[in-house]
Amino acid sequence: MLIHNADIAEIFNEIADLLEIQGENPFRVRAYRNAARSVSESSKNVRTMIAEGADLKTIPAIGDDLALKIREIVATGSCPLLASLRAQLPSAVVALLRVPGLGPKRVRQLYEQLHVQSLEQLEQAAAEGRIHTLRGFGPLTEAHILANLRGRLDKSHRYQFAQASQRAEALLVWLAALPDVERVEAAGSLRRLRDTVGDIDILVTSREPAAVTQRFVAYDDVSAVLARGPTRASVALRGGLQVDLRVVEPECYGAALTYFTGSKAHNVALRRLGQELGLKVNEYGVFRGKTCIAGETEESVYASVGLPWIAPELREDRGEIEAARVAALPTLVTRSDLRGDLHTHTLASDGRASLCEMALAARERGLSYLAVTDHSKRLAMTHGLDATRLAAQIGEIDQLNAQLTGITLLKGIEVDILEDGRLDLPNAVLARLDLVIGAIHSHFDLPRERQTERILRALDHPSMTMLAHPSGRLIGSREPSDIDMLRVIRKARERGCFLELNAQPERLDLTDTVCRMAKDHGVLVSINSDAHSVAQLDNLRYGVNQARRGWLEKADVLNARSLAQLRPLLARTMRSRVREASESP
DNA sequence: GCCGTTTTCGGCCCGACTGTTTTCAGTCG
Repeated sequence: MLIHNADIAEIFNEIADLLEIQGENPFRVRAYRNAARSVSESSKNVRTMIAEGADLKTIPAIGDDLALKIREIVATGSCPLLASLRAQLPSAVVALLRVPGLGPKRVRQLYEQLHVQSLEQLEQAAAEGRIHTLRGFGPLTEAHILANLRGRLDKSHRYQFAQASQRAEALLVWLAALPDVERVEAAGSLRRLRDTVGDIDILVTSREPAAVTQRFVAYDDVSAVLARGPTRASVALRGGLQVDLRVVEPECYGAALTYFTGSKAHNVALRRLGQELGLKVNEYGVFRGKTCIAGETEESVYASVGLPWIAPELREDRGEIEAARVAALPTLVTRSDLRGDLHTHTLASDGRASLCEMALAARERGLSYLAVTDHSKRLAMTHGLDATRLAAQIGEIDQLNAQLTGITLLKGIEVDILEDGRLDLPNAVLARLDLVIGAIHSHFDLPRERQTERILRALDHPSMTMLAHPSGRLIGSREPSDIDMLRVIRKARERGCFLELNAQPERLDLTDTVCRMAKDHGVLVSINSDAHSVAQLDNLRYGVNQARRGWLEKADVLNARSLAQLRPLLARTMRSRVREASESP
């Protein structure tokens, strides 16, 4: 079995869960969790590192012991520590940790005293009234457990950013209408613009916190009040989405916003930095002894630990603090940097607007070029184009370009990458286009090696310009395909191809960490709406969010180039195509 | 178990709320 970083992370996380349930030293537990996160976010594949003789301890949070364990796992496919932990405690119990209200201590009690080791057994025990007999549990806790199980609530469930964002907006308006509210803002992963959010965090400044929490729990969409104190409250909205509210005095705004924006790992790093300077950082401010020295603005909080303000999108403890320290933070790309959109559909396949309507809508949105990239024939259900219809569309676009001002249509195709890596249309017609986007729409579950080879072969096609939504994931409904993205990125670099960051809110594919990997390898990313209608051109903003999380700057983004700058980049790949086409007929 | 411009040992971020307790452990963010 070939071990990848994700496998290592999974093993370390399970070890952490099992150690925690066993009541192990919490710092040891955290060491495993930190290591899991670090390995899964690392752009370096541990198997490759070992093969190349690189030092695993260069990965943050990996020391002598864990480096050894990683080597062992890669060599043998298994981890003796995990095996021995599983022998003491069935690994199924870790599922109990996902139930709201259950942590390691209670899970251990449930297992040891009631022999509960699955969600089904937990529900049965709760229904039979056996849980409230345990010390530390009571009838309320038992009732909550049962309600959470029956409501299928799960601490780890995450929602698409766009959906959570819309619900947050409405709630912010509701809160802002209260006169006692001074400022109200979404924080947490929403403010960090993560592609998925687990819950909504809202920060309010007010002199009357009780009035704020009262209005909060009275919101029409609230289905349950989970907790409610004087400055903090949590509710579940209909459908299960949790919202946490925190109310602070205006003087604490910056400190509270920093704290509530997170991420947790970023906060921990920030507080540690404060500690080294003899400061205490919390949600009320930055303190030297009992004296508050900062906290009204985020800038003041960062300045107190010697840093410039860091954009929320970067706050993941992925090197942003080190970069801030040496004034090397990226200047992140913005929506207004985008000059065009390189992936859109029209009525010719499964789009809902005509060529002309799409062109005018793009112009209205400040874009100066738009690539028309309908599907190819293999996607029959989308009425994909064959060579003849594509040739006809090329003619239409030429005609339209002659009439339009302020916007230029580029001729393209979203061509299917077949199971064996060939493309769905002959090169004769592909070579006439301005760009060719290759995409996978079938066989998402090939083994990693075959899936990767399939993509590498497609990238080797003489007409290939760009790889669309590489992982194929649909947030909440389809898992990403198993692909060695490092090899894909290296091939793209070698071929002069580009990677798409698909901006549809359910795709957001590339992920943030892969964006950063592309940047590190000098592969330009194109932020594409994949619009199937005029309105979906606005998806670009979600793509920009994701790009910012991936540290992308204007220079890293293909479609932040003007048309004049873009054409030679596309033509450069074109020249190599022509040369190769003549070499190999 | 990691880590080090004080440290190779002794630290490891900080606080709110709940439910179950008679003063606080557990969970969560």
